[in-house]
Amino acid sequence: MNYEDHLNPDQLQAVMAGGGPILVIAGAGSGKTRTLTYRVARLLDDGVRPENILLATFTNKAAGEMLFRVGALTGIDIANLWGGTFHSLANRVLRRYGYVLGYRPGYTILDSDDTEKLVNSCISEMGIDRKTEKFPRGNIIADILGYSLNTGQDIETVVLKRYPYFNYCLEEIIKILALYKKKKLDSNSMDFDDLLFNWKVLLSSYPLVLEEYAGKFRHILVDEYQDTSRVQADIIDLLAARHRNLMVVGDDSQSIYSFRGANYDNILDFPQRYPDSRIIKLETNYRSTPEILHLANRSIDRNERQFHKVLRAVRGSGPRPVLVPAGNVLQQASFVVQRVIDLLRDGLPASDIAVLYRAHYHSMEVQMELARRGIPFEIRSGIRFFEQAHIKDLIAYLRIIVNPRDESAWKRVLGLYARVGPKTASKVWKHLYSKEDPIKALFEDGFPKAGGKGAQEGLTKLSAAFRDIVEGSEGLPVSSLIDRVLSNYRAFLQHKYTEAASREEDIEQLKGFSTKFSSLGDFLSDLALLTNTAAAGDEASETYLKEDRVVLSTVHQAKGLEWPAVFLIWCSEGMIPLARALKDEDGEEEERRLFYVACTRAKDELYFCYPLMDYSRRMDNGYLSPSRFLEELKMSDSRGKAACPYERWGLKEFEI
DNA sequence: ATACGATTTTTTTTT
DNA sequence: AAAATCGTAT
Repeated sequence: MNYEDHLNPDQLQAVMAGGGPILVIAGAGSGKTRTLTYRVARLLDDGVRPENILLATFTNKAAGEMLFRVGALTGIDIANLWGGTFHSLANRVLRRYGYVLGYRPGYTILDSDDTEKLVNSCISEMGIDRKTEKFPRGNIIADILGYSLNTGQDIETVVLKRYPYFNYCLEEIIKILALYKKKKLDSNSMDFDDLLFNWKVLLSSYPLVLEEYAGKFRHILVDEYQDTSRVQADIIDLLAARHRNLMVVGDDSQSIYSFRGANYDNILDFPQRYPDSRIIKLETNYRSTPEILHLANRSIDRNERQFHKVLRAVRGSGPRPVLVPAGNVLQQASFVVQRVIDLLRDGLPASDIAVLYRAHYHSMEVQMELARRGIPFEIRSGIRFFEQAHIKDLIAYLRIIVNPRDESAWKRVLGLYARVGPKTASKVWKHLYSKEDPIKALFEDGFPKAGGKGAQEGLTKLSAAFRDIVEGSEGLPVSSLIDRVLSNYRAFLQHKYTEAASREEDIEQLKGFSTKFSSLGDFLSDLALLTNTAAAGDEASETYLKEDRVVLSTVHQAKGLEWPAVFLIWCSEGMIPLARALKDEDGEEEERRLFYVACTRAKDELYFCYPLMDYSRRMDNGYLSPSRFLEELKMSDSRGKAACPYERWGLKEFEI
């Protein structure tokens, strides 16, 4: 292959560079994915075997797409190349060596919802009543633990720094976390953070495991390095110690995940940690017009801590970005949708347009307006397909089959039956847990008496349901198991939900998705790690992504994507930057990076909107001011006076 | 005492 | 949309 024809000189340098540690600082739209893809292809071309390469990416989808292209470029079978998120890679290692740490092979992966519920049950088991006592919710406590694990700080420090108002109950929090840890081990389950942490433990405390993997991976490539946590960086350092062929790619200006422990210093300090490293900068932007790039450069220039870089535009001039103040939230939505209609009329496909926002619930009004005007759209935020209650209910039955001691799955299933609430579920779980085989215990004569009197009927039904599902189920494909569960779950579904039919369709979709898995365990762990609406729809129905829809997404989920026209809504002070996020130490700079990520998604047209009034939250008097990130652009920067990089549109009919 | 249904309040970002 | 709250039913 002739690499020169497909790459610019900087990209070529990164692709052709030999071994050793390399840091690639890749600005937005500079062809980062392309560079990584070609480098993997180049390595394979040069005879590196697929099984000796590790590619860590931010989403499994990104890995899949990159590897698909590598396969197409080289014609080499890349099935043995390890690619995916840190979490899925960890899962791959732990399915094999988890037993070393005391896990059995069918361990469950707890998602954030399971985690929160399990912590909540720890809280109530400790006899703490959250109604009478002001006490953090389960998700907060889980956050504290996750942050602690990911950053290597102890619980005390995390509470003091991030949740000082809960410092008074630090002791209880620590006790709860100890109980939570025990529960996880007893129920053979790991949460997202355990996956990472346990991988690291395997590598750092078990020399034979380290030797195997550090020996295996001759070339390691890490994408989105700016968003890796301390633990993730440690894992990479351990794996790369042997061959030292490590390429990390990232853009410090786009680090937006500090809330989940991403460590900005990983990328800033890389040259110090690897003194022999080379730094390659990709500063040519192929995506956006000079007008959009100029605005983005001006904005990010206000951040102190960063690698200095200036994105050069190669594209021709386009319209200036536009600021549109609207009277209120509804007017903001109707402006956006009206403008979308104009663009569609001009011939732009709907899939070339995105509406971005800081938080899921910001999309409500735009959603309603798009629906009202009959414009097809796709929401990439909010509850994901696999996180919907009915999907999780169904999966809980399957989880029990794979891991009969899965406490959160049992409690979820128990709660589906009449007159079984949290208390009864807890009581019955204790009964089941004491048995050798919890599923068999369901069929014992006395089982329905494990709860109170009221719950007997429900528990009898549960027992019958499981008999129906499990009997002669050995060797059945996953889809048949789903059928069996569904026929027992259907009555509940129809009783509880008015839109039972559409929920049952979701389950049919899940069944379709399940056919590509040969084992129930693989199916379940993929579900836990691949919780993305688009991915689910994509996998389940071929037509999903091909359809022409306007995309609604959080800025976080828009990372790495691009659209000809981008609307950023709710650009008001308090929303971007989000007031709560400013309380963090580097809050403002991270919020500015988020703003930067949003701006650099746009290729041709960029619109900022904000409502002047918001009745719903009457903070102050209901008036909102434009985001500081917009206001500061009007002012002259460090290099002196400059014209405002955006224009302002007044909406006549919206003036107040 | 517990479960459940109706009503009100709140909502950061994700593997 | 989900969680918290409150009153009623079991």
